[in-house]
Amino acid sequence: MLDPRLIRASLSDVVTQLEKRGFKLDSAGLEALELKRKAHQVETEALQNERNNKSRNIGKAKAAGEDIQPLLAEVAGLSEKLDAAKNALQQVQQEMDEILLGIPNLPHESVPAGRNENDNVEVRRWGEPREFDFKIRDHVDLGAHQQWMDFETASKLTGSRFVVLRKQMAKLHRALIQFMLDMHTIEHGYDEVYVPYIVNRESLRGTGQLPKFEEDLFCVDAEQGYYLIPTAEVPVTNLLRDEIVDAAQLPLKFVAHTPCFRSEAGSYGKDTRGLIRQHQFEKIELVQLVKPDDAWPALEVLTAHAETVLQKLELPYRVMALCAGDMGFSSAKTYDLEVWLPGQQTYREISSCSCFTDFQARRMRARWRNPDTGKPELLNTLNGSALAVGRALVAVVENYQQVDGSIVVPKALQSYMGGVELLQA
RNA sequence: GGAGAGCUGGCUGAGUGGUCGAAAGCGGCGGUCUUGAAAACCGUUGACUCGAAAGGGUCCGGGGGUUCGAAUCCCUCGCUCUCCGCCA
Repeated sequence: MLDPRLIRASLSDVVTQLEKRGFKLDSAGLEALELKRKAHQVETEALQNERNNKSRNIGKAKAAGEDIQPLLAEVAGLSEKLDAAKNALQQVQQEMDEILLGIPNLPHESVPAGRNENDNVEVRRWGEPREFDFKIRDHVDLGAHQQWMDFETASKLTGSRFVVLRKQMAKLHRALIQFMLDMHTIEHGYDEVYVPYIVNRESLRGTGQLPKFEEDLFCVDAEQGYYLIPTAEVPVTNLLRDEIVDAAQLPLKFVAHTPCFRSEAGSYGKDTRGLIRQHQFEKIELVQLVKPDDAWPALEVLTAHAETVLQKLELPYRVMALCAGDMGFSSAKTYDLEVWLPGQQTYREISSCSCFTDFQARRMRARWRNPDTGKPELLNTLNGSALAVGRALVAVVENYQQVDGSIVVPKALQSYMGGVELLQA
């Protein structure tokens, strides 16, 4: 959520910045609503003040043993007026909230202009795509061996966009998880957390998935408002919802391994082959909660932490700065890491690292006590995948394939594979 | 699943219809004393929101109700704890 005071104070500026990401804000409607809100609020509070005073006087008169009948007559009809004013105010406020919760974050000034992924800007590149002297196979073909990746059985168990991993492939998948968790906890100083995979609506509103993107989620209990998490970002960031932390505790750095569940509504026919776009996948997520002044440097560092995983796995990648039109709803700036996939002869997204400024923190009321002012102030939140495990598995399998279909285990993973150096075809 | 007890400020905890945003203690902050520190003593210390300010309003788990007036009474939902049952 944007700061309502910022919207009030510099509406035209906000409108311009939102246009950069292709969002049209109805400023006239908002201004009109704001005037209504103000009028109703002033009226309501004046009536409340009157009621409070008169009721207090009744109490005093009663205590003094005076006749309170005349005073009671005075307040007659007041409560109806107050109720009416309250209702009017509530209605306007609800309308207002609906609009405010639907406004995306303002893009940072360094975010490139543009409307879609074609306008994203490459920031840097690491590693050289390997030259193959044989016909390259993609991960689906390579995974067919010994049913390493078994999509048919998964579709029997559930439906499309699921997979069963078997034998060494299942173990390689697990090795990737352990490797990434160890790296971030031991080398990058993140605190490992284990969190619920089902969250309530408040949490989803906090990070920005609700109310606008409900169709992307799997609801497991509509009555309770329980949803499967689409990313660990939701439970982990919401750890600080409604909290005020000491400055000395900052920055907070969390890493979590969780499955992620996405309905992929609206992506019918897209990436239907293989492991790229599944309803269920594993992800290692980095989350940071920092002082506002530290947010932008933190985004660079967090992105570098994600990059380290690819470097240790010796997988070629590039870093893309997303253009304003391609960024997620809550993000002020996003870097995507794209890994080279020989099977597709292209770079594909494997990580997304974002700074949300105070956008999520305001929705969550996640705050810190600023020693300079002594007052609670909003935190800034960041997160990034480091990495998406399924896609990392795809990248390893395709980049490390041999002519006979066997897969070399990257050096960094060998100790996690019990010393195995090759998945034998 | 059954029975019971709770939910109050950063924490512990008092408060059963009126000047209660709320005692007290702890913690925090400032000061006195001290070479410095500790102890002791004194003072201070909730959040949100409207307003240029003066000053208002809201918040005692969430929502609703009764009342001129609710932390306090009623309903409902959520959560926590204890005991019993079941269980990875």
